[in-house]
Amino acid sequence: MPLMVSDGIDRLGFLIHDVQRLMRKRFEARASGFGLSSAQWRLLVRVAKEEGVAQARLAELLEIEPISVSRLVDRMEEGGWIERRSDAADRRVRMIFPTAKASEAYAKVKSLAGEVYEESLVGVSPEDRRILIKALEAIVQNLADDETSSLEK
Amino acid sequence: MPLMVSDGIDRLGFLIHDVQRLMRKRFEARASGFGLSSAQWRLLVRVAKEEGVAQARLAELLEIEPISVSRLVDRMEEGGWIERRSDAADRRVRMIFPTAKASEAYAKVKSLAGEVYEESLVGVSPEDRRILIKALEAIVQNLADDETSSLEK
DNA sequence: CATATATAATAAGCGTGCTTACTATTCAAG
DNA sequence: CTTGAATAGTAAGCACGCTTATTATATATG
Repeated sequence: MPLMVSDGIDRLGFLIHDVQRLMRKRFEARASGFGLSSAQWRLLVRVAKEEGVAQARLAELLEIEPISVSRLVDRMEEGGWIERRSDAADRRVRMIFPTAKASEAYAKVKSLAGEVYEESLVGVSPEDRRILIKALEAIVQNLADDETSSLEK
Repeated sequence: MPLMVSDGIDRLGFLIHDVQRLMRKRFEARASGFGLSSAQWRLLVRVAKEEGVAQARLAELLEIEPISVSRLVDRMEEGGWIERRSDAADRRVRMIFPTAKASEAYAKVKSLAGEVYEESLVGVSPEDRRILIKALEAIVQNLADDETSSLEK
């Protein structure tokens, strides 16, 4: 049991924050020709896998609030990436479909993302990459498990 | 050489994004009693280490734009966390100092951050933690090295 | 059927990042 | 000293997340 955290754990939050910021920045610089932000790209990936998905379901999948999906979808519709269609069976629902433009760009943007990942991992061994991914998955698990767990309640 | 990325590398961006979001969320839930956001906490850490630092220097340290510092400092000043003082030697400069309130809260908030890190790393071995930190540092290095490096220029 | 509750989407307004453009001040060159 | 470039900070307006509140539609209950 370490009394003192002399490793880098005390900087974990800062590191994660920096990595996220830098990766997003580089992805967006690379994908700027397409005019897709990283948030829009995340949404598009979901829509491509499940065409016609409802906004509420997208909010669940992306783990963001429905209103955030609403406004993201607004801008993506303006940008010509997706299309809202009404659901005849439930008129509350807007089904989201990728446009032809989105389908065409999909593979190219995906490979851009892959490039950014590779560039970021230069010098990290395959074994360490495996451990990195495993550790990140564990963190997501730990923090998602009981989001409501608090000291007070 | 893998033709197919069957490990999790292709999800690296999504994972990092999720981890950052969940850690920020949990930190802010925990620190909500103090009324400090994670961005404000990051700034406060720098100011505590270097009292009287200029806003332009904070922008460098935090790697955000000067205007972002300006508005963050606005809200932190309103919240009573920091104080702007003019530099007699250079009247363009605003020197930033922590208030007594900030100095009092510092240790407590720092330990809150530590708690969040520990909770997020439950089940990750010391060796894997070390590799995680090392890998994240490598990523920051790789992406920061040549931010201007592009395929076109 | 009528009413109450739940759900899908949106509106309004805020925090934190950005880009672009501006003011005030300092410093360097002539 | 005067002119011009550089630097510190801010303003305005946008993207994307949030909370809280509202509207429209579905569903469950009396």
